[in-house]
Amino acid sequence: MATVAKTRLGSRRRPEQTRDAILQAAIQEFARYGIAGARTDAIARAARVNKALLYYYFKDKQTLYGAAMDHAFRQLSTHMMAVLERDLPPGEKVRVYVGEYFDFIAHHPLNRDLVQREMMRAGHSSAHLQRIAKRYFQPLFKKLSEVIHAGTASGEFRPVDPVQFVPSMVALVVFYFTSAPLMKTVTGLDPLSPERIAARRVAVLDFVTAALFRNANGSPQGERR
Amino acid sequence: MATVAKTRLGSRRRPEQTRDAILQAAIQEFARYGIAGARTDAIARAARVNKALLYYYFKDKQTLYGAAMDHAFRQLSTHMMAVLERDLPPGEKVRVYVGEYFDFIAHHPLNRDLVQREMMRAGHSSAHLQRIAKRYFQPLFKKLSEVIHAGTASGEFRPVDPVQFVPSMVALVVFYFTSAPLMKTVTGLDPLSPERIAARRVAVLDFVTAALFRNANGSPQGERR
DNA sequence: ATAGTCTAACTAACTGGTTAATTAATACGA
DNA sequence: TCGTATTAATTAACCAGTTAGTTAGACTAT
Repeated sequence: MATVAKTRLGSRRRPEQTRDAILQAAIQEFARYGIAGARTDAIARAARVNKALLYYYFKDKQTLYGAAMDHAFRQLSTHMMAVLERDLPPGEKVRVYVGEYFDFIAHHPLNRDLVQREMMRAGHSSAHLQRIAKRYFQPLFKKLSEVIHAGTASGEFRPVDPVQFVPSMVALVVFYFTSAPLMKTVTGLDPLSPERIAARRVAVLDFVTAALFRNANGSPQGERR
Repeated sequence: MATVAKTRLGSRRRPEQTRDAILQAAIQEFARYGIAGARTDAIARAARVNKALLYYYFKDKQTLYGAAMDHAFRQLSTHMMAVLERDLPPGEKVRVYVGEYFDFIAHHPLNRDLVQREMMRAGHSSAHLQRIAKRYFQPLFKKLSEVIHAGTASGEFRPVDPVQFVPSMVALVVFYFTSAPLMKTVTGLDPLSPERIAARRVAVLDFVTAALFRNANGSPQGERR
């Protein structure tokens, strides 16, 4: 309903564009309602194509879901991988990484929801997650682990275990947004206002800094109010 | 399928017990598949009653979902509230709270999934969450905020904002379990083995301690390996 | 006998997926 | 350059299986 072209797509003969329209619509629908809640009719309507066209481009709902998944994960992965390629000392790199990751998550709510939904679904072992984890998260995790090991080896970091640290970092970034609707009701404040999001960014960086560095430099105050 | 009585419930004339069997089955089904993915037939089968009985005790699927929700949240809320009632200095109280919360989450996977699923759904404003937030989270959050303020006032804590700190703490505890299936594929290790869970507990407490206390006492090493 | 508890069987609506036909662009031979 | 065959892209209408919810009646303890 949001990011859809206005031109009548019915007879435009633009396969690439059509396929993409379907994919975008699917991403939105799957992120909002999950794979079980998503309606193929709704996807078709949002993409402004006939439903049969979904099945012309994608084998079935599962395959379409997989494609949406791949799109989202690749987008995230390539973006974050690029950050890790930069030539920076470990401390700086982690801080920049967390900041960039935060910004990405803040600006890509659909992506965020899609990933999180899939994680929950995966408790009962999903073929999608298996593929995605290996292809996109494995390299990211490996590189990130190297950075952390370098930091601990040089004595800049505390002796942290990446297997613990990485999920902690992701948690701090992601969970705030997940819990935003609840926190809005509880506190009365809107956690998604630009100011509050900026405050969260600072808080996360401080939190991570305090937990990671041997002598917490940077902003030594922890989370601010 | 798992925690269901074996006796034929069909004609047992035990309304309390029957209602509870339905509720337990519903909790399991909703936690596993979400409200959209949950099947009323499956719930009835798991509770070993006829499907019509669901509608005898609960108006419709939504209402049953609401009841499951209430059950889960109340359970969590009462347990954690009791911890906050204990007479302890702020620092100890926060540490005990985090530990207890971790243990609860570790031992109640259904509860955990249910809460998290509802948070995701709530992005598009759920009546359930509204009620639940007010009734169960509001008091918890208020009391926790008071503890934190006391700690900062006495100088024991850094000047942290509860609106930032509380979600951070919850994130560290909850997200590890959510991401477990993915991390298992990425690292090859099982994050849910008793030893790894114990390690996570230590890591979370260290992480929180490092970020919260002015001079990080307790275990000063951050996350261990 | 009657109120409360429970079931077998049913229905109406929904939903993923299919089919057969249509349209538009392209290629190509005369 | 014009008509025609070919192919890709798209649609309207449909179908079969599923699913939430209902109905009418049966059982049982008091």
